[in-house]
Amino acid sequence: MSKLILVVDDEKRLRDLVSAYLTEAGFQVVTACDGREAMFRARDAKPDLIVLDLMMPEMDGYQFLKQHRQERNTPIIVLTARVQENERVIGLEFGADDYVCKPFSPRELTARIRAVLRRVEDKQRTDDMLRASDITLDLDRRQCTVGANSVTLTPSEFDLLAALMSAPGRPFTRYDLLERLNQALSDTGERVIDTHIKNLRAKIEPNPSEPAYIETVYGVGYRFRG
Amino acid sequence: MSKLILVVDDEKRLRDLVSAYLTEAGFQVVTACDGREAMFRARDAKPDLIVLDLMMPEMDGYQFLKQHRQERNTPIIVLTARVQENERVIGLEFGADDYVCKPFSPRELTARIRAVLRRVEDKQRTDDMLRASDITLDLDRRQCTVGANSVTLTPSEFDLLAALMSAPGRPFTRYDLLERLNQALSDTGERVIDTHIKNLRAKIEPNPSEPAYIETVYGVGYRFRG
DNA sequence: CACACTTATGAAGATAATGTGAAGATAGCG
DNA sequence: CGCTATCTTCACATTATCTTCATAAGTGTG
Repeated sequence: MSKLILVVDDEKRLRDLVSAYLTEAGFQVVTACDGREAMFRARDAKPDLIVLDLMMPEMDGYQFLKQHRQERNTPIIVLTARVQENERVIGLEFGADDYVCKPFSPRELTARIRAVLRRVEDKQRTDDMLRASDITLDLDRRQCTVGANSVTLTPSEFDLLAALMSAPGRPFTRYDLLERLNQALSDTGERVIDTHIKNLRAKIEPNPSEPAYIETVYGVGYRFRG
Repeated sequence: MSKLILVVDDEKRLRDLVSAYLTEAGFQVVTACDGREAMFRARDAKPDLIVLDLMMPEMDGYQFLKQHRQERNTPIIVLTARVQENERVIGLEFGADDYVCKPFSPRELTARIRAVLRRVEDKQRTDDMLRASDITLDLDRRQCTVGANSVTLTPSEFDLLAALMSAPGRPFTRYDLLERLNQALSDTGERVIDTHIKNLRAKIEPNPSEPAYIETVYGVGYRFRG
């Protein structure tokens, strides 16, 4: 099964070169010349890996990275022009999986691609999923599925549900749950949780007034039915 | 509650990168450059998790692993240079909890760390249970089971029953029991207990008028039949 | 068996916890 | 900067639990 690579760079010469070489190496390739186009390509082609130049007009690499990560968890190899430690770190912190410095040899690039793909395959064995009843949480992609339907949760809602599902049957106090939301615990009242739970229930419960998944434990907090 | 990670690697560059990234991700970090130093750090800092490079001078990863395991059971993630199956297996056999192959992305590392920490926490949650006759109290989940049926108790009822079951056969005065309910002892009359006991009996006794579990000790209080 | 005292019980009022909708604040994005 | 989604706050409705109380029933003692 041949892998699909998305190459994002504003220089046509480079796109063609890389493209030719990767095709030769047995990959399928699609290209994009800026971040905007890349978003489209990534959405419909769903590549297995993305090679991304950080320096681009229109929408630069960082923006693309950040935005793309909200949708998918495609491994990304960053092309960084300067060999500065700085940029590498930044690239990696933005969520890249590896980087290659320009100028680079096509051989090196394919080697890295293969390495990253292998790693990712490994990882998928241990992919972070929470399942309980007929709810599935994909912790990496931050996606939630109830039965057959995919449900869109806000960040807080997702984190809450993840916390509850991490230990089905165990009740969490509102304070416990607050901590999960704000790593640096804010001074927000505990009742925020109530509201989030309400909204969560509205999204995942067939009948919110009689919760099947998220039970309230009077005087304690909430728990995921286990 | 932020977790403390010990990063052991001989390459300063890598230590700094990982360190920066983990800090960013909300962990606290201490580092060591070889096995010898790692032993010291592990002893006094008592990290929640250790990231360990297997290839090091002075005292290599295997030695450290082995020696450290004799003292503590800290979860360990191994950094392994080559992608050889060999080394993975060895690492795991030595007692590592997971491995990450170099070169790795910080994202992957933090994901693994979170996964391992979560696993370990789950394990540590060794639910303490109170059992007597055919009643079970799960103190963590605050669940009560009588025979095969799960019974829903109010906070007071649960705490009362937990108190009684903590010392089957021993009678508790109403005052004793009141203290269990209101840490800051309120001025509520001792008769409240009677009512709670009544409600409790209604929930757990097959025949409340002839209590099989909660006996009343005339002139003293109540006790759980032991 | 009468008496003083303790406990059981049911009902009702008081209190506290949670549900809910709407509106104000905030943050992220274009 | 304005827009939107999200987060937060708040007031009020609703419910669960707690507490009180009056009365009935039970217990031990002389």
